[in-house]
Amino acid sequence: MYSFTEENYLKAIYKLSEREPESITTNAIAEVLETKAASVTDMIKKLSDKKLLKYEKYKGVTLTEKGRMIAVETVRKHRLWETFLHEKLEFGWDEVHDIAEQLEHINSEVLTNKLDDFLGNPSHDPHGDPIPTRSGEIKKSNLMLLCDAKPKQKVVMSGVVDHSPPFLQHLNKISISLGSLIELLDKNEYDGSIEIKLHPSSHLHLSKEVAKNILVKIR
Amino acid sequence: MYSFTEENYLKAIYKLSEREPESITTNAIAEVLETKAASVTDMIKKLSDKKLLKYEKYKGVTLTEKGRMIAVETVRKHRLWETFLHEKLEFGWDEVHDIAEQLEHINSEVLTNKLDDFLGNPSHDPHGDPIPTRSGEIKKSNLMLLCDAKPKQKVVMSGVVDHSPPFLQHLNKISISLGSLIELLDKNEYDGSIEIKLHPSSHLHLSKEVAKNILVKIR
DNA sequence: ATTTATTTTTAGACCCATCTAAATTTTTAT
DNA sequence: ATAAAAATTTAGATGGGTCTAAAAATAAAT
Repeated sequence: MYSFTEENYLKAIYKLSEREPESITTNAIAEVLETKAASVTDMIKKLSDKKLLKYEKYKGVTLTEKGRMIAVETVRKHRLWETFLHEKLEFGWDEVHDIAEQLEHINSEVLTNKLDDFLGNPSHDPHGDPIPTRSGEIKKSNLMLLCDAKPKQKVVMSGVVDHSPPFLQHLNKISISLGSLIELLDKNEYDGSIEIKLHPSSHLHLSKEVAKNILVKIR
Repeated sequence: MYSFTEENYLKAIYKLSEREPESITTNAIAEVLETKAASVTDMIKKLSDKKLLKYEKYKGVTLTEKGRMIAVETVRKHRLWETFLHEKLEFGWDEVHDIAEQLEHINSEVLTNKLDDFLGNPSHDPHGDPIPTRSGEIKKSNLMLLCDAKPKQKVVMSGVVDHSPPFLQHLNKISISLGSLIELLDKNEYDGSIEIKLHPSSHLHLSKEVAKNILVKIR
């Protein structure tokens, strides 16, 4: 139906618009897709012709409902495949992204739904990101950054901002994973670093760089 | 590494050469790939430049060792994914082919091997076709056509010649599946049709058209 | 408000895979 | 052995996606 490239553009634009609707510039799209601005302009025109987005020269783009649906469906497939790779094939959460980037373009609604059922209709992927439903709804998660938590607060590790393998591997190394119970002991004003308690016996020092990339749920 | 199209050409040429090395003509390739002879010539030149096959104008092609490896690897992935779809996602054997045609191009050796392990290293796919090993070996199965069996002979249904959904659905309808024990009762010289016993209580009449598309193992 | 810098778009080119129509080679038939 | 038929290849064109270099529009700075 739609090419890999078209789906990737729609997904990139969708993700940028989730973060901040003002940030969907030609250059921003080019950067996340690792391509050139000229190529982005070309493709945007094509997607506009197909009514997948609205485009005004020099003004920017917004996805149409149809375009948003395709993007969300692609995200859904990506996250379901990531879950499959992690839960069933025992890939680490730092290893699933690249393979899911390929699998997300497999075109079969019945496959996607059967995969969903096979996995037990998971609500979140291995990075804690919500998986859109069949009908394209996506739960808005009200998480906070660990660096914004207050001392004495007990929180549950529930997601990441940085999805890069190096960051995820760092979390592996310090034994923080989805679901970890974290108690904030102290915050250092000077550098923004924090002290946390993971388990009764394990106290940890986290740099601000790390703490601001961890999403937590208050409980 | 290699494009979908290149992999599809290599696979098509490989399959033709398995059947009969003489049958790898430009037109034959065009037919199985549902494209035009001119396109085949173009692609053959490209694959030849990449040393994936040997090509002499007007004389035909033969895969190089490298080309054969890519083809076999593609077949391996196709059959593993078909097995996954059938065994884990409960797709019928008549429904798996088209989706596997997409999945076979997913590029990750570790994924393929983990999938293989997850499925319990199956030796055959849902149609009874052998699954190549990691190292590219493929078991040559010595099956015979049901239409060539002799009266009184007991055989096990082990594969199909025709892989089309209509044929597979017909077998579903008459309750013949992989592993079915079949006893040949009688052969009709006139039209080549046969009488078989499936279960003590079920006698069946099969046209030659059906019998010549069923592969069986003698036991 | 005019100049400078940045962003975006256009123009023109390239590679991939495909096509049609025409030319060439091989095969078949008489 | 030569003509007719069939198969194969070439030539030239198209569409998808990308690029560089140059032009146009917008934003920022003084």
